[in-house]
Amino acid sequence: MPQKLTLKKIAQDMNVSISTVSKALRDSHEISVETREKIKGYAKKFNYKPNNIALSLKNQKTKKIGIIIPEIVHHFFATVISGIEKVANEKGYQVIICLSGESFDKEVVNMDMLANGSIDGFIMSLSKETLERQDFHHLREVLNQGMPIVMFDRVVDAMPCDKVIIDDFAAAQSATEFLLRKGKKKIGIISTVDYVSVGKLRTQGFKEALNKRNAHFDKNSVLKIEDAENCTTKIENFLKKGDFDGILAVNELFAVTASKILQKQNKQVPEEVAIIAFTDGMLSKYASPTLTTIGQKGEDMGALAANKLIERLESKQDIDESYETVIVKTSLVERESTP
Amino acid sequence: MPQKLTLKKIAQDMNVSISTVSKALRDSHEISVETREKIKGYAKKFNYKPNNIALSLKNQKTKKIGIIIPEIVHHFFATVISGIEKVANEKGYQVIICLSGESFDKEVVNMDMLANGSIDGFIMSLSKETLERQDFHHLREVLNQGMPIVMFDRVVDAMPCDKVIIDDFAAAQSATEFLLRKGKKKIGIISTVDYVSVGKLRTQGFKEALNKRNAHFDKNSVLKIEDAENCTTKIENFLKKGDFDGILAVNELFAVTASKILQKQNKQVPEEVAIIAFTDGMLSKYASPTLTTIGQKGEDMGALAANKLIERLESKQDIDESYETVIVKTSLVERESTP
DNA sequence: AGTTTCTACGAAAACGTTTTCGATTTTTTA
DNA sequence: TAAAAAATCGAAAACGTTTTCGTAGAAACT
Repeated sequence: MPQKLTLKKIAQDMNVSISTVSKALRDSHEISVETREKIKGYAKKFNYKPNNIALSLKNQKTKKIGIIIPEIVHHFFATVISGIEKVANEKGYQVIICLSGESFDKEVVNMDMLANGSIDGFIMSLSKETLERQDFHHLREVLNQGMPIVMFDRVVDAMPCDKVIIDDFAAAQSATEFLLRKGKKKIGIISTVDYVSVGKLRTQGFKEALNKRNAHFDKNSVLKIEDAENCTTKIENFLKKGDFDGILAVNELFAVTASKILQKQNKQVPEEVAIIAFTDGMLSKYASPTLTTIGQKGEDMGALAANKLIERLESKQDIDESYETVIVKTSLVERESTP
Repeated sequence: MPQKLTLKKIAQDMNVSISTVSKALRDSHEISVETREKIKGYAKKFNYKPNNIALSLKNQKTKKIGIIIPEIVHHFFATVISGIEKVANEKGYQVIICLSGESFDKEVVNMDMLANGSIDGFIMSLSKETLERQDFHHLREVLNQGMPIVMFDRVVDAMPCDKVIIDDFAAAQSATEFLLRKGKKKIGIISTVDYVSVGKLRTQGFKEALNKRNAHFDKNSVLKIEDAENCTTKIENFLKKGDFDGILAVNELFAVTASKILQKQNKQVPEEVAIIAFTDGMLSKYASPTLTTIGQKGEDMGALAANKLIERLESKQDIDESYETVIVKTSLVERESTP
């Protein structure tokens, strides 16, 4: 019922002009101390707060960051958002989140909506479908408008923008080497289809480690899973055929599924088969046995991405066209699933 | 480099007035078919999209929903957001997410920021600190401004707004009864401190079930945990002293922690001790043994909340002051942790 | 006393829309 | 052919700010 207070209403109530009110509230010396105090008192009393939309229109900046990710019910992405939100909030920004649901079309639509004035810049991780199609026109359009983008995790190298990633190749390689050092001879990897860049890179790192050590490797050492929903039987067959003593999984879910299957087959984890998973989330911490993981530092990635974006937003326009790719160090969190 | 296209620029380029351009693009009959087509062609060619901020200011509505929750790295909240986002998106709304981090001050600040024009309405779950203080002035302020709020999960009954909750009392009661029917005699509950309303209600439901059956109950049957971080030793002591054959936990984390401790003590789950947890998330699905849970239907709650809010936003102002509390049915998901 | 400098405020433009109203021209009708 | 009606467009207000500029009166100079 009490209408939102505006400068205009204050001006009417106090018999001054709108400009006077505005200046008084911003402590301009153009206004006498007397009227300044009077107006500020009135504003405080009735809890005046400037309208954000009007400010956005005036200033041509919204102080909002658009986030587009495939899913939110996913520990890694949730941690990234948490990291973004934290630094964004500290610097006076708010985050608008849109989910692509791994769909190209939704990604495009959401981006279009946000790009029309709602936000100052993007932080995003691409949908699987986008990666599959290799269609990035929506990114290019936004960038051409002069709106900055920071990509993380699922990035595309060719884009002229900042990126925050982990070194998937190196992480997979060193995790594999870790297993080899522990005496494992026949290691398998449970990965995703190749168009998901992280899946591909992790598989390559895995191969590299094996090659360096002249360890056993053939195409049967690699399982590529399309949809995570019904991965159980695929993993089961893979494990049965392979008879591995070490498993590297590109996410927690594959790892814990494998672990359960192995235990059902009466194989001891980690004595007979060791397991390492990418992503250090809830599952790994509470599975039985607990899983050794490669921590992706989602919070850090989010924080870095937000800092990068805000830095670019607040620098005097894009004089500096040199884009940066930050590589976040992973860390091996040793738990029970490795000896 | 190519400045964002506006009505004004189109008008200049085509030597007509701004109003003509606006009308032409909206297919007004006031404009001749000829000029209409010409302008629309031009707009399409250079990919004109109206500026959202300007529209928001003009229409006095932003088509954005503000979400304030304690945490996002939390499966339940993530599912709720997912549910909200889905229906919001369908109806042309976007979501702005702010995290309180269980802090009263952050909740207040974030709400203030969003309430000043950035959004049309709120969907929120209160922080622990807010519940502890019982200070709801920020909610009242927003409601007094005529901005609708829909609360979920952690709600406060007295607030004049719509709410979406699960019947925590009934759910805890029926889960307890389930355990009793399975022949369990001495059941304990691992809950949270009382100011978290859901913890309190669930404990009450638990007591009610025991009372009805004249089952064993004393104050040692209840463990109230303040912070989830170091709950392990507390749970360990609780289990040791209690010697239970059934456990009801108010969240997955407590349940899986209890399960692990029990197994370390060589107690068979579910044969010797059965376990039921609130929240049907990842942990329960992949723990060993898998956990029987009370599904909170986070997605449903989010979808219902969003529908309620949008409905109220789009009704001709708040003629209808009768607020509704939707109770979402829980479902018992039986898994291995109960016989 | 006349000129200049301050002081304190208001008018108006700008941000990008939509919409109401008025104005001009063309077409229709009597 | 004059009047009425329709067609087509532009001006301007409005949303709520901030900021530049102008201006009136008072104070301070010469």
